[in-house]
This record gives sequence, structure tokens and C-alpha cells, in this order.
Amino acid sequence: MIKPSAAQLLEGLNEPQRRAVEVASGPVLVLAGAGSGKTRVLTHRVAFLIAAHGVRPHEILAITFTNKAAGEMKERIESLVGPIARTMWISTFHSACARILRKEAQSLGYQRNFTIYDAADQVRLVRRCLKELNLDDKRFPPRGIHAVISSAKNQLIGAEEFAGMTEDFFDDTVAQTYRLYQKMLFANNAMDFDDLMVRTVELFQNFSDRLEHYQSAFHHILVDEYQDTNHAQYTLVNLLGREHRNICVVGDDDQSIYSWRGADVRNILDFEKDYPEAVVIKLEQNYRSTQTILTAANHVVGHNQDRKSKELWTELGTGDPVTVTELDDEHAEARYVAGEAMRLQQDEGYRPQDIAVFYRVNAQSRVLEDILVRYGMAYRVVGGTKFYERAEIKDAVAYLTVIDNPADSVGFGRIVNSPKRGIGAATVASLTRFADAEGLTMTAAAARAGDIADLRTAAQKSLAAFSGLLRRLAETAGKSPVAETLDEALTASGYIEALQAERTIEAEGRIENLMELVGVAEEYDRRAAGEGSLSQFLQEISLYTDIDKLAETQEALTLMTLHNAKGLEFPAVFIIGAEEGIFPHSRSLEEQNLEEERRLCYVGMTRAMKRLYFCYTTTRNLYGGRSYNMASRFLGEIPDELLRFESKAGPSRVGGGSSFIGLQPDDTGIDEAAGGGGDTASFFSVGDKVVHAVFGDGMVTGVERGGTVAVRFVDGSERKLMVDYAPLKKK
DNA sequence: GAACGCCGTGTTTTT
DNA sequence: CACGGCGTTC
Repeated sequence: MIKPSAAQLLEGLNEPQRRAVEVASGPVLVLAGAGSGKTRVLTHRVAFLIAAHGVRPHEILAITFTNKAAGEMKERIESLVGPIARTMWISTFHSACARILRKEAQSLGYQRNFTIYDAADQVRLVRRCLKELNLDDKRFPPRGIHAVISSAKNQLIGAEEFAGMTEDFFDDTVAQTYRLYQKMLFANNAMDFDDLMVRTVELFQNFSDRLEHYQSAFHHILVDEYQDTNHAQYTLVNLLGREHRNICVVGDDDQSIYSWRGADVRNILDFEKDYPEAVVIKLEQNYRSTQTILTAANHVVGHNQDRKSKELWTELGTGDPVTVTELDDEHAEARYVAGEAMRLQQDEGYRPQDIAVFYRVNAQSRVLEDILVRYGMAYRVVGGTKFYERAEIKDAVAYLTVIDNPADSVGFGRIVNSPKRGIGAATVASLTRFADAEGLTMTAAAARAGDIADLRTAAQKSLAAFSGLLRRLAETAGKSPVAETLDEALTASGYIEALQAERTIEAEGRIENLMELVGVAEEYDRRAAGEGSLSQFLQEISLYTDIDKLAETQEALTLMTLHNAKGLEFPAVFIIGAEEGIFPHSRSLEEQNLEEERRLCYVGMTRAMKRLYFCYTTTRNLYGGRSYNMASRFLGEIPDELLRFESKAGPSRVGGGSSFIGLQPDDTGIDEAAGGGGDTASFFSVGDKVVHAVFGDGMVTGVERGGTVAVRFVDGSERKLMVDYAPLKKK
């Protein structure tokens, strides 16, 4: 590899980009508009620090928003400065803090193998706290309580402090729960996501030698997406940067879309107040989109009051108008998107992976997916139900977690009766009482099952067996790589066996997922080359999300929420559901968060390189009912001359009419007289060979109530179909 | 103890 | 509508 010289690192940069790379010391604020070459600036800046100023890579801390962004940055810097880049700290706030805390946990009274609870675990624990406090979870919904606790933590308000500032009964209850929640986390040797930051700040505030150590270690700090930092993260950056004051933050106040998660846009707006000597650089030349798209996006976000003025421009030319299409309903919308995506490929040479569809909420992907499957178009959904949130994966991970951290009672609760081994709620309650009374962890209490007087012998036996299983697994873990431990856990526990016994496609899918997890573990073992540990593996995957492994090369359309789209770009972008109540979301209207919705719209629009489409529908089925929405106000904020409007909405069709492509009811071979979805399913019986107009050959695997049959098709998929409507024939 | 089904309930975005 | 919690039944 030929390393570029310092001078070469500046080549090809525009003037402000160049300055952002060159200014080596002191605080720097880079206001980087969408598509303005921000990543380029960041990577070149780091390379320049190393090449021109002799900064050593391990003295640089670079914070990104996602693991994916971190990985990309690492790769790009490595291609500039070589493998030495690997000693840099490039990670998310969460990973960086986790790494620090692994080392320093003992100062805080934690053990270094602490477990990181994800959102579901956190809510579970809150629910348990509520139960223990005898609070009604109807009046105090665990999710809501957790949200309040989380936002307090984001502002570095601890349980005691929170208790001192409550104003009403509800807050008092939250305070009580917060206290217990924190106590339980500690007892479980566990932290939630927020704790990673909070505890790190705590460490630095209480142990000045630790703070000094890290302060002097990091000569340069870079923070990407600074507009999305919360108060805890802000504090962290300022603590760490206080000594050298070489803090470079990059962001765009117009792209601040995470205030609901505690992000505080003032962090970026006030940077110049925090650091009066800061050099401020604006990147406004855009290298991604056509001028039409940029002007449209500028107009939309220009309706916000609270922003630093900024105007994107480009040399890429005018381009096509923004297409706005009105449709009947969400099905028509999906068909339109699929059809237009196909046309773009056939007529204009787009590849599937060049096209993305963005929506406001995950639920919107379903209809779209249905249509795409029917049209035989490949797609991938980013986000949605994530791999690590699937029940079987959480179970498998819980086995590892409990082996690694026997104090983790949340994980213990997950696996104690999964697979079913006759340890029900009553037994677990006795076990919990016993553990509390004796001051033991659940794991340790289970090992003394025989001593629990109020358990029947059968329950004692089951518990003892489970405890033995855990002990054996812990032994395996002590001397084997992670993948082997996992494999052993899944086999010895009978987990896989139980799934196999189900003999369903779903269970097979679960087994496949588990095998994929084993693959992830194998990969880890290879990478760690004997240096790895179960704790470290668990930490890695607990901070891993699906967007991180988005591979661009697949020949498929990309579907994702607008939030997930941040930082990405696509030649053609569809934004669907551009309707009042959907986008902007009804809840944001109630909460006066319209400006953030508008920024979200701005983010979505500026992902598009060449073609941008908006769709809205006149009627939409939502939450079980039908709603009639108006077109999104954001569309009205785009000047007409930039738009091409078309309406494909007809007068409302009475009687509905099947909208399946090219199928007449007569083709189905079903006795129409039966009608009504009641008994028609009896026309089919299990084992029948059938043929479906779209999915091809299949076999009936089940007949259900409501005129539904389950059919397994040759492609391996299993679907539930309404016999009255599905184009299904007996063969 | 487990499986089933009812009912009520809440529905944004996620490291 | 879809999910989860909870009570009922086996």
C-alpha cells in the first residue's frame, strides 16, 4: 500500500473541507450539511493528524453514531494510513464506555463481566420492580416508567436526585421505582444502555486519577453526529477533552432527529459558547443530490424557526422534478412503488440496490413486503424485528449471560423454564424468596434447591437438574471457545431438541437463526484467536444492531424507517405515507415536535441522489380502522415548480373488488356459493396438493378456522391463506 | 404446570 | 390489528 503524503491528503478537497482537515489543534465545529463530504473530512482529518502532526493513532478517540459508521471509518482510515489505524479508538459512545467500564468496573463496585441489558430486559426489570413495590402496572405502565427513568439518566439525574425533585404522585412513584431499579441492576451486576454513559461519568467524577488517565490518553477527540448527543454524552466529551481541548465535533442541526431519546440539539448550537476559541467551518457544497432535490429539501427545512441558517448547493445540475403521487390506499401505494421501482430498472438502468423506500413507522413495511413478494422482487428490510431481539436468540444469549454472570436474574428468569422443564411461576417465586432471604443469586439459590422447604420434591429435582446444567456449562465455558459453549448450551439444555420436536417451519427457522448465532460466535472465536472471552463476546453483541451489517451489494431494494436512513444515500428514494398523522406523526403533533418531524423529512429527502418520490394515500387502514388523511404539510412546503404531481386515486370503489393481479374468482376453483369465509376451508384438507397463481405448487399443512388454510410451497415458505380470496387451486 | 383463549390495551423513531 | 398479560381449563 502506498500511503498518501500529508499534502496528498488535502488534494481534491474543497476549501472549507480542507480547513477542517488542516486545523490540527483546538476546538473545531464542522457544520456539515447533508452529502457535503463529512466522512471524507473526518477520515482525512485523522489521517492528516497522523501523517502531518505525528499524532499516534491510539491517542485519537473517534465517536460515531452506529457501529457500522465506526467500521466504515476504520476501514477508510486504514486505507489511508495502514494497519496502524487499528489501534485507534473508533466506536460508538456505548462501545467506548463499555470498554472503559470493563477495565474500571471494580472502582464502581461492579464486576468486570457485567451484563448489558437491552431495551426489553430493561422494561422487564422495571415490571419486576413494580411488582415488588405492589404497584399496579395498569396505572404505571412499565414502558412509560422506564422512559422517564431513561430520560432522567440521559440528563445525569440519579435516583436520589430525582426523588428530591418530584412534583406529583406519579413522579414519586417513578422515583421509588427508579431507586429499586437501580438497586436491582447493581445486584444483577448489570447496566442498561444509559448506565454505560452515566457510570462512566460517575467514574470520572469520583476518581480523578482515572479521569486524568483517559484525559491524557486521548490527545484528540472527534465526535460525529454531534447534534444527536444527549447531556450525558456531552458531559463525557467535555470531561475527556478538558485537558487537550482538541475536540472536533461534526454535525448538522438540521439532522437532529433523536430528541425523543434525549438528544439535545443545543449541544451543537452552543458549542461556540462552550469553546469561544472554536474554529467554525460550514460545509454547504453537496456532492450527492441534484439541485432540485436540494432546493426542495432546503425549502422544507427552511420552515423551521430554530436553526442555524445553511443553504445546500451543488454542481450536479438540476435533475428531474420531485414526483408526488396520490393513491387510493396503502395497497395501491405499495403497487405503485413496486411498479415504479421496476420501471426504473427496466427503462433507466437502475439496479435494485440503487432504490430505497423510507417510511415513518416500521409497521408500514408489511403491505409493501406483501406486494414485493407477490411481484417476485427481492428486498431487504433494515431494522424492524432485529435478529438479537428474536425470542430464540435472546434465550440462547441468556444462557451465555447467566453462565458468564450468575448474578443476572433477568437472564435467569428467561431460561429457567425454557425449554419447558417443569419449573413454573410458583417454583420461581419460592426460589426468589429463598434467594432474597439467604442473600444469594438465583443461580446460587438454585444450587441449593434441596434446602427450599416450601418446594415439592418434583420441583426441587427439576431445579437441581437445571442448576447442574448451568454448572456443567460453566465448566465448558471455562475451557472452550465461545461457539462450543453456545453449542453445548443449546444441546445440553434440550433447547434445540424441543424446537425439533415442534416440527413446524417456524421452529426450523428458529433453529436456523440459532445456527447463525453459532456462526457469529465462531467468527468471534476466529477473530479473537484465543484471546477472547465470553464476557467480551457478550458485550460485543449486546451493542450490535442490525443496521450494522447492512451489506450494500445484494441485488435488492432496501426498505427502512426514515430514522434508519440517516447517513446513507441511494440514487432513487421513495418516501411513502406522506400524510398528516403518519408523517408528520400524530403523536409529534400532540407533543409539538413538528420541527423534528420536518428535520426527519429533510434527512429522508437528502438521501436521494437523482430521483425522489413522495406518495400519500386518500384512505389508509390503520390500527384496525380506516382513516382519511390529508397530504402531508411538508409537501405543501415544496415549491410547485419543483414537483411533478400525479393522482392515481380513483373515486372510491364500492364493493372493493379483489385487487390480486390478473386473477378472476373463477380461476380459483373454489365453490363461490360457500362464501363468507366460514366452511370453505373444508374444501381443502391436510395433505392436499395445491397450486397457487403466484407461489406455485404447494401442499396443505393445516386447515384453520375462519376459512384459512396453511400451505407449504415449493420455495419452502409456509403461508396462511384465505381460501375465499387466495388464488389457490387443488391439483 | 401448561395450553388455550379471552380480553384489554396500546400503537414512533432506537444506541 | 397484534400483542401480551391473565384467567380458565385440562
